[in-house]
Amino acid sequence: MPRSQIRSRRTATSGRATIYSVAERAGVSIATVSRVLSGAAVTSPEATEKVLKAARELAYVPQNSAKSLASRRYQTHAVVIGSLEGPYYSELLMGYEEVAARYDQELLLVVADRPRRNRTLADLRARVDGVVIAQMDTPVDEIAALARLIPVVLVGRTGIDGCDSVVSESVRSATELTRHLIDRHGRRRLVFVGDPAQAFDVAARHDGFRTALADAGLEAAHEPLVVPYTERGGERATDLVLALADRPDALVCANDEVALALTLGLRGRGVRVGIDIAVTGWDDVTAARYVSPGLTTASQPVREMGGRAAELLHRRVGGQQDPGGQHVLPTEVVIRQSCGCAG
Amino acid sequence: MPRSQIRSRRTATSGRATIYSVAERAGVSIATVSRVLSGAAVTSPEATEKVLKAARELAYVPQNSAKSLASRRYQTHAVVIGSLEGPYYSELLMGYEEVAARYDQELLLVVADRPRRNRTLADLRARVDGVVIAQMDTPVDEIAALARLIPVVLVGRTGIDGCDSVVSESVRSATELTRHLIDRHGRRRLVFVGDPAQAFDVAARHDGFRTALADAGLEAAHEPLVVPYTERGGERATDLVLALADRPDALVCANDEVALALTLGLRGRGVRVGIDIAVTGWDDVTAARYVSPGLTTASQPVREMGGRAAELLHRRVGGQQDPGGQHVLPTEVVIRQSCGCAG
DNA sequence: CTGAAAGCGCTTACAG
DNA sequence: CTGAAAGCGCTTACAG
Repeated sequence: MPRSQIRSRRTATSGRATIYSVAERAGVSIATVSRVLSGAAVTSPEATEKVLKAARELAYVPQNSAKSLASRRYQTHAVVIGSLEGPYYSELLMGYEEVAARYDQELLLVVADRPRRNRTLADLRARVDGVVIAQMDTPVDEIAALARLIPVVLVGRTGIDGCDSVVSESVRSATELTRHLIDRHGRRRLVFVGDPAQAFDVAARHDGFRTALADAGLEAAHEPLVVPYTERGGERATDLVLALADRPDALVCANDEVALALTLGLRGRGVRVGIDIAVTGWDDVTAARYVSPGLTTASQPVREMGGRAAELLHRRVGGQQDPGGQHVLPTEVVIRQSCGCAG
Repeated sequence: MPRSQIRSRRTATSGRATIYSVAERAGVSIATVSRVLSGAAVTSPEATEKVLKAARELAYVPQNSAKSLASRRYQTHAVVIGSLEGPYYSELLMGYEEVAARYDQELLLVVADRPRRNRTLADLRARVDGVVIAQMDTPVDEIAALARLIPVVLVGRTGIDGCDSVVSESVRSATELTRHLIDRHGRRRLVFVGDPAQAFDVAARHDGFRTALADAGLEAAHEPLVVPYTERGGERATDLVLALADRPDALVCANDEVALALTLGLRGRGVRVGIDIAVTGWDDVTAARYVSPGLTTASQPVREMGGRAAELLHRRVGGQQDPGGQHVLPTEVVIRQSCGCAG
């Protein structure tokens, strides 16, 4: 059976328009239809017009799977995140999406730590053109393996061969924040709240904390207080803090969630935050502006980080083969009242 | 040239394993490989083992595009959202993703109002198996058109032919909230803050507000105050409220953002929220717990709504052809102090 | 239970 | 600028 006949039979049965039905209606070959619609090559004005008209009349939409199979491109990036808790990942996704849309890239949202039926990160290579990993817990070797297969951009972490990465400056800002407590507010018994061993970024904040202490000839009043970053964790942290023999006069928290919960917990126990004890956070979540006292914290340019990641990934997918670079965006220390500053 | 020869040549040049290389290594046909790997048909233990071994050794991952093209299924749903501002969409996505993962469905995140190069909603039919629309502004006819092509589930809105929808109860809760202000706190000059004409859900909240007023034989002290749901909008709302000849004694806000900003604005002008004037919100965002006074508001089961949407869409994609139904999940009124209740 | 082969609907050298 | 045709890498009747 000649091909054309096969095709007409198919077209007749199939509900939707295909490139064949468009070609037939326009009186051109499917190659011309493809060229007109994808803009991949120059086509005559007449052909262009006929194809456009036929496509419109048939409400033709190219089948994505066929397109990808033939072109070997997915026009899609995966963004791997840890969770959507809190404003961090939302902001990141917004920044990412805005830029990706400019490049007509679709966004496949992958929530890590939720392994699908025998699926691994590496499987994404048969699904998307590139991957952004914005999750802290993904094992290095798993990422490295993926990066050998397709372009990978890291957000919020760094140090994996062949990957570009986008991070916000941490150590210096954490030093600045801590120094503010020491120099400006005369705090001497400082304690870090959070687990430096758990995540890259927390480790960096802790480093900055220690640097400021060292510069001032101080030592931490206690080892880092490790609690879950939840309200219950805040309760627990409150207990821990109040149970310390030599009560700290400043708590530098790994993020706003802990700082906020701690603020509530201390307030409930009659401890005046900003006066009896200084508290700082990290991230500048919405609630940081609404608590009393307002939370002193550090603000990462999360949305810009997302946009930058999209930019970098797009470039890599486009074929740029430069070795992975690290892009550091500036963090801003936001002084409110929980450090002791006046409202 | 015989097919097998063509194939071996390809396999030789191609970097990645294909179903052909796996078949060759396992000593079976590609059909058997497909059957073993997809689990679509029973295969002998021997064949199964050989295929699994070969696939493992070659680190074979089926090409998604080829799979979709041949099977006519994408194993992917699109979730169309308006923005990622605030916790609403994040929660929704989390709930959605959790359930979708159980069904091994991928999630394509589409931010509406960001039309890609000549792309419309209807184009999604050539990209995914089904669509969840969780955006208020998408025109009804555009959605209806899409729903004629592929399964569509609505979240937060309803009333489109052939679509299932998931909403949270609004009118009754809004009535309850308003009645609380009237009956419990003796408020008489109530004003709604927000634009009922802008969105379905806000309209429903306004309906509940009016019902409570009518039940009490009252009228709104003023028409709805329409301001942007931002902090600037809160400033503006503050001005509007204070400028009213007969100052309201209660403000029922369309959402927490406005209520929060308004609380800050009023406080800044020396008005005691909860005493001089009652303020309520809607959504129960994180900051609602942290402001002083704590914000009285209503909490939607957003995560559950997302999960339910995933469930419904999966069922529809699976072929269930029942007429679109409406699923209403319960909303909870959360009493804090901004209504006048004691902390 | 298995294989040969057609078909899914595009893109893209290749030749003209 | 255009067309014929091969190829992308799978799934799935069909026959055995």
